[in-house]
Amino acid sequence: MPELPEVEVVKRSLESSIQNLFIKRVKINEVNLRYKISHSKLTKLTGLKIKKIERRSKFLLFFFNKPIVMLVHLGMTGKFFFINQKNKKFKTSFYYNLNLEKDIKHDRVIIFFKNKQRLIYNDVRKFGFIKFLQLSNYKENFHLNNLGPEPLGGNFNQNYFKSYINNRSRFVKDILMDQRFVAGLGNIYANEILFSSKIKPTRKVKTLKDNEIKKIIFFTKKILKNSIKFGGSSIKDFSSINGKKGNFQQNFKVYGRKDQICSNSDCNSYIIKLNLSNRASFYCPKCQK
DNA sequence: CGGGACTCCTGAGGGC
DNA sequence: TGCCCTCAGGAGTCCC
Repeated sequence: MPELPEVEVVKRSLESSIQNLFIKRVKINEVNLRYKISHSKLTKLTGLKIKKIERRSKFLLFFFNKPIVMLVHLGMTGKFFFINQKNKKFKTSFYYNLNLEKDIKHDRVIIFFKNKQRLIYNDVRKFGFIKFLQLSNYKENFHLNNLGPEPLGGNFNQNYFKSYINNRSRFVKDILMDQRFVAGLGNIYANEILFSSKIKPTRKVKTLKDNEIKKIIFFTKKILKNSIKFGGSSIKDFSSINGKKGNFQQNFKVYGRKDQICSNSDCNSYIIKLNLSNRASFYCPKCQK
């Protein structure tokens, strides 16, 4: 579900809510996520203080006052809920107030803090995961050590892009979604970036002209930043840790718009949907070359 | 190296 | 009400 902007929104709200809190107890309702949760490692969080939260690509990293790192990936439906209430029944009313009562059964892990607040990891499809790494070498973990540059960073630039695609014949959309090339884009934003750049998802990267690469880089940064500003995209069930939905989906220009008229005012074509590498791809046959 | 098919899992929505 | 099918913000593996 969540791509870079959504994970960034979660990271920022976690920072302002659970940073510096002490963990009192951890409850595991389901160990079988994408990878089996280590019960012993998770319960060792008891007594620790959360010192820092970082985002890398679509991963969240939690740092503590001990040399361990908790690595979390939200998969398609992973969510955190922060419950800022000491009343025992508040969890139920929190879900009910947000019309999420049917989601209660997908609470997989609950972290209770000493101040009686709690953080819930909720994940319908269980494609997310929670892993524990050593602080001294966590960057060498295979999830992290093959990642490309952050799309919003300076390393994602014209020179990098050109040298990477060097004569490769892959589809441009596939490469944008390849975390080894650039880390954090997913299906929605890859579609949106290519629409704004006026490039067809099926263009082979080696045919991209300099000015087209420039446009892709420009719109990648612009669209991601804009989405973060809007609180991310909530097409089905993404929400931040207070249950608040994002609003960037209102700004989608192609994603999910099959058979609808192109959003460029001077175009009267209809948006086409096709399957590329098993993922839905949307584009305007007239505007995107 | 690359493409394509398939996998994990659960729920929503459409057609009949 | 139910059944069956397809689809979903991800990403890993296996086979050719």
